[in-house]
Amino acid sequence: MVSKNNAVTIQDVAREARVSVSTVSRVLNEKVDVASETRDHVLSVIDRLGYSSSLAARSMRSLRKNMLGLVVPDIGFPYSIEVMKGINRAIAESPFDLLVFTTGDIKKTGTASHEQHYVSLLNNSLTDGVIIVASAANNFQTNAPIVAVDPHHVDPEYPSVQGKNYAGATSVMEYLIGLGHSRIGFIGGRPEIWSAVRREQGFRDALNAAGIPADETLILPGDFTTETGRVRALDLLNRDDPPTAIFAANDQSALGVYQAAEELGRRVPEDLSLVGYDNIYEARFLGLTTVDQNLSEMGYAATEMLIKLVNREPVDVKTYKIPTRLIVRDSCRRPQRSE
Amino acid sequence: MVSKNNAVTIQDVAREARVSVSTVSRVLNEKVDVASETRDHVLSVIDRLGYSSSLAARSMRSLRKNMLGLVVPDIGFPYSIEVMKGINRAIAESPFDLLVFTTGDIKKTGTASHEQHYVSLLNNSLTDGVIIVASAANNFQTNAPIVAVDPHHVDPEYPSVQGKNYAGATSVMEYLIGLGHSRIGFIGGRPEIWSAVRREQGFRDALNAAGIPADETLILPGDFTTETGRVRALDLLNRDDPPTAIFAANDQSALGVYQAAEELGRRVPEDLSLVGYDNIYEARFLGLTTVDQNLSEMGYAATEMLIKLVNREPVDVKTYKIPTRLIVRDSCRRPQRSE
DNA sequence: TTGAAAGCGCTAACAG
DNA sequence: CTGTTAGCGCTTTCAA
Repeated sequence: MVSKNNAVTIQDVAREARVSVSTVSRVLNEKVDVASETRDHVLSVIDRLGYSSSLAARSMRSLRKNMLGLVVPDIGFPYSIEVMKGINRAIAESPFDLLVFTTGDIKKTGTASHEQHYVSLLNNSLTDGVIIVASAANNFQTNAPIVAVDPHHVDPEYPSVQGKNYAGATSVMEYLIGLGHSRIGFIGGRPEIWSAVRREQGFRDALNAAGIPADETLILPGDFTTETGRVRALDLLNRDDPPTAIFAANDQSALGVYQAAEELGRRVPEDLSLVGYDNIYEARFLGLTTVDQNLSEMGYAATEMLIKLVNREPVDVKTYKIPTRLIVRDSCRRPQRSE
Repeated sequence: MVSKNNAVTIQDVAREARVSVSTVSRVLNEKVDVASETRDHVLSVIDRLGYSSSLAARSMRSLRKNMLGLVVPDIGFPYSIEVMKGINRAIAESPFDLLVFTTGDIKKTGTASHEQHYVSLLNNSLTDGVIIVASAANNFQTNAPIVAVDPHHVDPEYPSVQGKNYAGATSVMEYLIGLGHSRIGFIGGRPEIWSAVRREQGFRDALNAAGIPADETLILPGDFTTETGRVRALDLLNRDDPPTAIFAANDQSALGVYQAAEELGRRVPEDLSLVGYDNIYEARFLGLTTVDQNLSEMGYAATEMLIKLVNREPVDVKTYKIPTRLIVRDSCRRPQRSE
């Protein structure tokens, strides 16, 4: 389909400058052993011809590429964006460039194999290492370093950066219980994802520690989406004895709870206290009390870690835990109804 | 730094499978002229060895790469995200993969040369064509097709997809004026960006058409950021005779106006009508009346256009205009104060 | 300080 | 149906 690629190559530059390709290559790579006049001349030819080297050819030949890869599920997802902000920052401070691969729709099937596909693609050629976000796979076949941000599994075989989900969840509960709530609803995340499991454990244990028996009918499964959050909240709020507070396993579903409350004419926080998890943009915007697990920081830390690995420097730990912080905003009150 | 790359190559597979590399290549590329037993055998070896082909080597050899490149300013920017959603959708419907390059911080200097750098990088090797978002450059030195989404300049030398900024702005103004507003503030965008210029023109002409003399003190320069929007709005709202409505040149700055109003204890829309431009997530969330220039659609259209160009199919126009639509939400009222 | 030559991993003729 | 051969554009020895 596509006609001959007529890009100007290193050969063209060499011919035009009346030097050999190796000399041009030396100039390009800023080697010291080139006479400065030769260099200036070559440079001027490069400029005149508008030459720029082929990434493919370069990557193929040289071991070090100064390029990091990033594989993210859905690039338009608020969660991904938060993580990428941190990665971007770390990249900006480093000599590396970043190449992003997106697997597209987050709900697409075959995520794990997709991931392996992209990891291989980047790893075997273009990049010195790759960061993979919210990975579903437990291990990767790869020859270059890889660091995962918030992987689905507990203890993956590759190095990773994770949040403290259990601690985050208990901090939420202590806050809610301290406010006087005892009927607290929980809308969970996807059960195959470890962070979701840990958040539910934190929820349960905190109730337990406070001597409040868990009401199983108040604990609903979810999937981290706004829509499911909305549906579950509708269930919870339509009861005769609705909870006075709801803890949603992430901000996306908390957003759904918010919508549901609005639909039913309930107000947050007057009629319902609400807490989310992740501190994504929308949560800040909405004034949602939420756990900041510092996704951006996780991205930053992962990038730093990967760069160390690429440089063959030692890294302290295989699993790096980022502390969690409860961000109190105006979405919670003392419960109004007496119980 | 990095030790020898010990990835398994097509050679290893060939040796192990006791066939030639070309046979392996044929299997990989699903050519028909391979005996099915040979194919199965090769496939099994590929699987066993965990082979995956090198993107770099492949791109270098073959003309058609089935890969599109995307160069975006700041990947974490809501604007970019909207555009990428559309691109993602188009990619999903196509046989192409997407490789994203981010130039990092949007405020970084040397944007135009950066852009050229990335365009060359992708163009000369990895991709069949590239999409560039919000390009500052007026032309690119490139040998593969390029399509721009919402370029800074009016009439760039490359094909592009643009919004109808003038029409968008006048529709806002007709709405506001129809509501009864006559003291309308305007917070502009970056003056070197054509869309910002057109929005201001639309603002002015609409006032004019309604027989309302433009009050220059109500027309403030901006830069499309929330912070500047906030500062300008503070100026406007602290006046003795504040405007009854503000039209911000984009949603980011409208968000700033919102913040400013909050700080001053003014409510939107009770005390101040507010309109933005772009229909990003936050605007929807906030219930902001805004112009939908359908950024996502622009991304989609650009991708379609690029694919046609890559396939050497004819495209209708060099500049493709996406119509604009005013989205009325609850951020506007009739003016309360009589004037 | 420079050039010649080898080869990275792959695809695409061309023979057989 | 399969193997041989010739590069793609580049970096990197090795010699000069």
